[in-house]
Amino acid sequence: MDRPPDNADPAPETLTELILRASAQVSSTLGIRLKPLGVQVDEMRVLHALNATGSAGSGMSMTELSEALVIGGPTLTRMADRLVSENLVYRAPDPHDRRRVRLHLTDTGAACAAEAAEIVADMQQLLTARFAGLDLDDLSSALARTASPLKD
Amino acid sequence: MDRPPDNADPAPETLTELILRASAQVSSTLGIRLKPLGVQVDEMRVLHALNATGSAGSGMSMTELSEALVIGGPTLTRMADRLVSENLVYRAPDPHDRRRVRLHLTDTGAACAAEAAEIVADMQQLLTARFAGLDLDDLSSALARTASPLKD
DNA sequence: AGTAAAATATTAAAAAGGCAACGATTCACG
DNA sequence: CGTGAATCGTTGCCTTTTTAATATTTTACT
Repeated sequence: MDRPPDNADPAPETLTELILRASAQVSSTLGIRLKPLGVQVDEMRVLHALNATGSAGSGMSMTELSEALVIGGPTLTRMADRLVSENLVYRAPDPHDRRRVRLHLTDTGAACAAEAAEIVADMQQLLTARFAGLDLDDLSSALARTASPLKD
Repeated sequence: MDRPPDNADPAPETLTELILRASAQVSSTLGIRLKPLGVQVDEMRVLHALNATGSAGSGMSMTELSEALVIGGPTLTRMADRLVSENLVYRAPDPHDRRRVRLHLTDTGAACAAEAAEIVADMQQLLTARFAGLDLDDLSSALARTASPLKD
């Protein structure tokens, strides 16, 4: 009797809304799982970025981190303050530019990053299941494109 | 001479990182564009959700909004306070459950939602370009799956 | 019916984030 | 060289979010 089917999507959501919603869910779930480690999601992201430069790496400057992770400068400064006070990270002057500060992992920080990586790996499994049917390489590069400045 | 190619991805990023990064970028860009309207991204999401229920709709309860948008309860309460003070939204008691409060759009709020929708539509174009090559329906449903509780 | 448990929304206090402005350094180029 | 503009990181101040606790209403069970 002219009743629309139960599973009709009333209004197909925009990609914007879907991305924001999915991200909030990922962040929330991840936050809960990282809690025992004593780090929050964005802090974990900083540790991961620093870890990715390799143990012999020369760290990353604040601006590099800010752009790579899409986190505001002042926010990053305060986050670095926290991580330093927890001895997960230390600041070192850039030898080539005295304006710059480079962030490095401490051994404790590297250990923490490793533990966090396991939790992220679990999440990866969970996510790949949700994205079953899509080409993960295509998806990844599309997300990476979306992560670069969209316009102003 | 055994030098890796210049464009080799040093460490393939996790989906977690890619989603968080893409979302931050979307949120940042959208925030700038919504600024002239005087609403922030999550506020716009609330207006959009309320608008989607239709002008004859009975609004949405705080819990419904909280779950649908993946926004914390207290955060939503304060956000509603702001939106009420800006006359974009009003609170009404749920006729069937006196614990519940239902949020409704005012006419001003509906107008604001409509303006915001145009900005989101622009973003949609921008995003679909980035996701060229992927099946948008598949992508959308995968993101929607990711947006529902992941575990715990 | 009566009572313990769960659900709903809010509040207060603490933590985190964002904007504007600042000091320091480097760059561009006349 | 020297000077103005741009870059880099930080800080102060205010807004927003989060966490824990609370009051109220409903549900479930005996």
